[in-house]
Amino acid sequence: MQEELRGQVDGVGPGPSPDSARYVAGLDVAYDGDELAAAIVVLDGQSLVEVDRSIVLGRTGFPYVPGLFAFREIPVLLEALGKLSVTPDLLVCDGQGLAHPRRFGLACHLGVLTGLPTIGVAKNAFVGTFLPPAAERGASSDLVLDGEVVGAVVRTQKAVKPVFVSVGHRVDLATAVAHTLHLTPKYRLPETTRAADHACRSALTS
DNA sequence: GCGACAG
DNA sequence: ATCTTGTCGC
Repeated sequence: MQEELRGQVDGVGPGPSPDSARYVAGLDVAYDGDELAAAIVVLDGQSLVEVDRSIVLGRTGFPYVPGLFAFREIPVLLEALGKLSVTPDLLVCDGQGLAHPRRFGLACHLGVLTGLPTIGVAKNAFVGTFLPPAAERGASSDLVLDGEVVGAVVRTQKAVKPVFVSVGHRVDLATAVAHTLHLTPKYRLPETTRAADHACRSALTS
């Protein structure tokens, strides 16, 4: 399925610029055994103030298998997307986009299924090789797989572990990196990801 | 064959 | 992803 759908990915974009994106959404899922809670939090692209959110409780329907991660989270994320009252201009996914063994990680998959612009911002590398970016915030290096640049290793805070940014759908890599830096004025991870993480975690506890 | 492996 | 213990810093 991934090898078939990847042909529909638009990795050129260029996609909305950080200053033109009205609504930017963060998506995340928390687990407790086979119970799960998905959250999508939409922030105003300029003020980064929350404007909408959607929470869905459910049960795991697919195990975590490296390379097939999307099949675990996509069903519940699509359900949560359907409950939003606004349409995001960009989805910031917690995981990889093109930086995937078959070039079709969660961000690409969600982008193709929804038609919305998406990027992947992961906490860890999954595939590819890279040199550590300089210690300054904003520094970055190429993430290379089979001689091809599949993502960027981006330092979002000085001397802090970098994040792994890759194209999802309808956004180019440079724009994806620009969004990542725009969304990390203070912390390592995007405010969108942080907001969604907190939201699904508290929803699971409740 | 062995190790590594987004979340 | 989740869990646990300790440490650092605002």
